[in-house]
Amino acid sequence: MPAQANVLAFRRRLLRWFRRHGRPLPWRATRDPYRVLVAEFMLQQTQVPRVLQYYERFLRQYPSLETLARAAPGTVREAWDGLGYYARARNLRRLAQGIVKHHDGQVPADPDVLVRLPGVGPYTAAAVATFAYEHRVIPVDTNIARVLHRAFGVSRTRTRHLPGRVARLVDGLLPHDGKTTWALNQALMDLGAMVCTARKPRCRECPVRNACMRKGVRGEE
DNA sequence: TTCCAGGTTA
DNA sequence: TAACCTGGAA
Repeated sequence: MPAQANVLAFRRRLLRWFRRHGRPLPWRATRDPYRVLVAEFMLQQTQVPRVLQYYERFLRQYPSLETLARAAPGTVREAWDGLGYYARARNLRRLAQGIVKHHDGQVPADPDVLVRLPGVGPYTAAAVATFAYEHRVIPVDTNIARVLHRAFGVSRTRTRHLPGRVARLVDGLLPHDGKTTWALNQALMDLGAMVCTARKPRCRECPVRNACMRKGVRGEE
């Protein structure tokens, strides 16, 4: 287990880097749970540049949970055309209907409730909880799993309930204030997408290389 | 031209 | 654990 001082240095450096280099994505300018939800659905299996071509247009067509819930399945599928994985479009519409019907039109904030909605797995549940509601949870997608694995040597597990070792690390890593937690999670995403990439990680330009377990590992610069 | 990445579901 | 899709890397 890494020393807590190391974990805190990692956090501080990552947040500082994020303030300067974080991507100004449209779904980061809002806390509207519906808009966050749409973004997270589109971002499942799909890279940011392509989602950018669809996100605003989709929201113009379906500006609210209610409009989406009332839409015909065919038109939603059309709005999704080109994004692939069309089950996501079907699930998103069903999810909107479910929330209107069973949750008083309010997107739940609790990951354990979110995960029961169609198309919402452990990742999306945590993403909505933290990116819309600033909850102190970590949305472990493959990027974040890879970053934590490389930096701290924890397993790459992607289950809803993290194994104890990972849970303790994450607890030490997450700030106690919601806004900073939000920023740290976004920062971890950007680090995984821009620096700590699956292939050819850019270790030389990594803001947390000094706090990383793998500094100097062969094949990673 | 083949290979890889990427959440959720069945 | 395979299937779902597509763009981009190798």
